[in-house]
Amino acid sequence: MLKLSKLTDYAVVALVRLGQKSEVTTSPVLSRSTGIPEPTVAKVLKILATQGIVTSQRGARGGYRLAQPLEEISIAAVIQAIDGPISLTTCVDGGDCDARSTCGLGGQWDMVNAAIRHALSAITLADMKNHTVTDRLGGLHVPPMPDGPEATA
Amino acid sequence: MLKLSKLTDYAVVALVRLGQKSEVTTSPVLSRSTGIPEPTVAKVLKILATQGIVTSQRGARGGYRLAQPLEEISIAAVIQAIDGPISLTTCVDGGDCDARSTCGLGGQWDMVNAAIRHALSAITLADMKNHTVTDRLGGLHVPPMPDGPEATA
DNA sequence: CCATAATTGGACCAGAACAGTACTGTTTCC
DNA sequence: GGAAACAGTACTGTTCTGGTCCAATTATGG
Ligand code: FES
Ligand code: FES
Repeated sequence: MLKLSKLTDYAVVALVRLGQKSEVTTSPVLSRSTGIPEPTVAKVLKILATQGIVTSQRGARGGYRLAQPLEEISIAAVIQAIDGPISLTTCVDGGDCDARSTCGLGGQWDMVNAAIRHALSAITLADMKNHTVTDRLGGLHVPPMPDGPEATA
Repeated sequence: MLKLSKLTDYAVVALVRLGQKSEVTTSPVLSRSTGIPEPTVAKVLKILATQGIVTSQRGARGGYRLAQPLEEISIAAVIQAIDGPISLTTCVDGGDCDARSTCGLGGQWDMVNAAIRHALSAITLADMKNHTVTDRLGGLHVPPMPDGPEATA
């Protein structure tokens, strides 16, 4: 369905909320603050910690803190941290594609990937918080849901 | 992993190849021509037929043909035909998100979705075939794989 | 210095979604 | 009437996500 995992969605919410706190914050506190179930937010923070998005402090009085300001964290970075690399197709480098030899599309998918990454890298968590996303996108206007070509067939 | 399904990948390959044929083409022929396993390409074509991307001719001497020229078919249309609607987040309209009330991000995700759809709608199958993708994207240049912020942390 | 409590870290398990396959039915040409 | 090809459905195996549980670590208090 070309949707990112719910974990990523939660990660963005948690990070934005975390950016509003000035001190280290624990998972339970963040859970209460965001409304995300505690085990889930804990897992998300854990992953984000391994990816360096947030820094962690173990033990009592521990918690998490943003490793960078909200303005420096792009949506793409969060997605990559949770969902892994942004590669729309499986046949970018590995080569586990059956049609490799006869496909003829070569590395054209890379361009598509780049387009996606570009769009995602241009949006930071600060934009999400401040609702200033439109500024970065240059006022693109696409129909809310361009339905498939069945309308024309 | 924010990747589209392998079926979609196959669909693009099959459609581009189909666009190079002038007459109706059968699944076995298309399978041989693309290197995609026959049952899989048959399934893909079937789905594409229901979505109106290709027209089908039943019976002997039957086969598939493009419903529109390659230039008119966008990557987004193919993705929507196979994978369903392009909605990155689950909390766009349905509202099955736990953090709905406290999330505070409102409809900011819609902007991200629009950005993705825009990027995908700007690329047609003809662009994939002719390697003219860069023309549409306005010369965006992003690093091949912008690794996460762990580099700076 | 030791015991305790709080919190993160990592591993584990269940469920759902997906890819792939197979089969049966319908339509068309020869 | 027979053969060829699409249409639709159903099934199965696999992968991945989402969620849960237990172990390692550190600060605190006595
Ligand atoms: S290599 Fe996989 S589709 Fe071209
Ligand atoms: S409503 Fe789902 S994260 Fe905001």
